[in-house]
Amino acid sequence: MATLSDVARRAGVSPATASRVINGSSKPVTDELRERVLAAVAELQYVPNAHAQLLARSHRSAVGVIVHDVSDPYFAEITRGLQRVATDQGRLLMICNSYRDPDRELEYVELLRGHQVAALILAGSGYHDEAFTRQLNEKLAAYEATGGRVAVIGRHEHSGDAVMPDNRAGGYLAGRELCGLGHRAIGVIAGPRILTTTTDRLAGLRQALTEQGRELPERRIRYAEFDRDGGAEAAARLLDADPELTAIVALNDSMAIGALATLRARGLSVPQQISVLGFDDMPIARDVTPALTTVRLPLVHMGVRAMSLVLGVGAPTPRVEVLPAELVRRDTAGPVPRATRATAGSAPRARRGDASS
Amino acid sequence: MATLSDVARRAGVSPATASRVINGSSKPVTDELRERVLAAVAELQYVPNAHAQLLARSHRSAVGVIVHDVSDPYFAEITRGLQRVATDQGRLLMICNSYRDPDRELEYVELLRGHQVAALILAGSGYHDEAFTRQLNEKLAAYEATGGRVAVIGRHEHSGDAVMPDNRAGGYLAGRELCGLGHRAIGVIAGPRILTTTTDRLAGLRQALTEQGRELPERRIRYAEFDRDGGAEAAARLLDADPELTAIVALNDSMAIGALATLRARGLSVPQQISVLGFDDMPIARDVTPALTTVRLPLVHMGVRAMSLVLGVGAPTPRVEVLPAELVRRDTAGPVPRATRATAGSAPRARRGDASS
DNA sequence: TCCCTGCGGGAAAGGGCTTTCTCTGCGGTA
DNA sequence: TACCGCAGAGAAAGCCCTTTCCCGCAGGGA
Repeated sequence: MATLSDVARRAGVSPATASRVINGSSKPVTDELRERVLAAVAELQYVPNAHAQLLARSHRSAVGVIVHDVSDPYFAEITRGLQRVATDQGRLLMICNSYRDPDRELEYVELLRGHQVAALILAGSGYHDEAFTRQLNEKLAAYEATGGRVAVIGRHEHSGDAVMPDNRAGGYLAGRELCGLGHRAIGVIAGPRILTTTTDRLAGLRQALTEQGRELPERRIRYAEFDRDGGAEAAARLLDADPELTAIVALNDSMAIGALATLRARGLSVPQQISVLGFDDMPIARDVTPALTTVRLPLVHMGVRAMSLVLGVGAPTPRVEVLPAELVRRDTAGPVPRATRATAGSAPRARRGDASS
Repeated sequence: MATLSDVARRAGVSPATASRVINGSSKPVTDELRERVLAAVAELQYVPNAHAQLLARSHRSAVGVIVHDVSDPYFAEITRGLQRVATDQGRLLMICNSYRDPDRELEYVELLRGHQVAALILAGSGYHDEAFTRQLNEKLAAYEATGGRVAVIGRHEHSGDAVMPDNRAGGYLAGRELCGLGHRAIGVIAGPRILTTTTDRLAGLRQALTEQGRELPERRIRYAEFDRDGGAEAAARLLDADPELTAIVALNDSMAIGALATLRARGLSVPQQISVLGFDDMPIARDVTPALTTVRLPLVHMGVRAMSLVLGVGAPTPRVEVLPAELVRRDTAGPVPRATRATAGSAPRARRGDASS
């Protein structure tokens, strides 16, 4: 690999001058020398060694991002928001997937710290795990002590800047909607127990049901992986245990789509026989059939806000921005069947707004 | 930030010794000193400066990856394959999104070269653009000249190692399937004209039709962005221009899903009134309703192979691996309607299996 | 007793770049 | 004519590590 001094030698100038030309330094260089340097760069196909550069100008610019999995639409959307702001500011993003492994998360904090990132953003649910949380906070504190900025998205266990989707309110919205439609036998497909997001959404849901004098017994909750297959399987277990269910809430859209697949396989029509609610409103939610009724989270905006916090001027007190959830009514949630399946047997029921007209 | 010499000073040893302890060097260090160093590391929360390390051991290990967009399922799957192999070998991946911007692609090659990656993988269609192709090849050649390894996925304009999904054969498969089902009026939703992938898939499709004595006039092709909205819009334009269509081939699944949305909005039933074929078989294809008939590409495997090529021993001659496409029959492609809409004039026609039966 | 060997440790030389500091030579002012 | 100031270039000091090379010392064999 050609180095700067190769270029300098070829151009017949000092490395200092070559560097100034290449980096467009403010220090003036005569056109003559500039030309020569540029020519040498082109001839040698010179590309500066990024590590040497980063080392020399101990000037942190990149931003580290730790997400559960970028290819999960939830994080893809958040990342889009992060990127947008970062690009505007000419920042490079280093994105790491923890795949929901706390240890890997810890490792990545170190890795990114080692890479001298100017800021660190952790996106995705926290864990109900005291020891881990303490360790993480220690690492983050150490990082912040050296001038690093930290923001988290959707996890409350950290003391610094945070962007919080209102998971609890979202759960509440879902619950209220189903109650309003008359549902009583509601099953829940929850994410992993250890995630705080699961707990929060569940808490909101439960609150809504309780307020309406209904309840959410543990036997109507299934905990599964936060993905399509987890949802499909959990729906099956839920239905096996409790065929009376008239509605299922999935705590994210991927799981809801899995549930839809299970229902279709079992010949249950949605929403005539059973209603389904998702959570997150990922882009695909509108394209499944029937289109998914879900709780929307402003995912892109969450990313935008987090990156803005972290790149903006540091506030004396940590800022917490809570972003609202919103119910998006589409076609998977309908009124509870007049006669529940238990009474009516297996006869198909009319579609909502169909049979009557 | 604490540095290695801070650690050394605190432990009362030389930086050399500290380095040896921290990196588990083969050179022996007494337990006593080792302990002291480790203690100092813990107390100072020391993390080595990655740039300094990378600079000092001029040992390239990371691998650079340029894709169009990781959050696009097509690339997400490929990336999964890349990651799998890379992780097994303890390699770090640097992934960059070009968002189908050739200039950005060029920039990223430089960037990654500057970051001293051991290898470079370019995934995603090439461009019909002589000037760009030449520039890219020059840059890649320069990189290879300094010992870098290069592999491309799905683009043929590079001379080195390549993994090629058989786009043409896939297009052929799609065409043959539709011919077999009796379709004649076939519309195509193609990706951007400038992409070689578009051309290849289209060529295969056209070949199949031609062999069956049918044809694919330009007026039945719409070029659009390779995403859901592009597909939705192109389907609308296609239908407006040619209401006789009995089948639509979308050149990727995202566009097919968009087309499905348009058809649903227009009250056309799939596959009774019109058939739809996708391409790629991304995971969501089985979850839309009706489930998408599509051409499967071994996306994960493509990633696995590319990374293996690039990390394996260099072959004297560039290796090109062609990976087969495969038709996946699901529910969006059916036989051509008995009476095509053409014969029946423009009066609204009954849905198949509806009014007539 | 002397020399050689090998072990454990430190000194120092890079690795490739940025940037401050220093130097030279020129034009302009008194 | 003498001096000052400044523009433009280079020398050199880092940035933070790794790794080679070297040194001192203890133990073992002759």
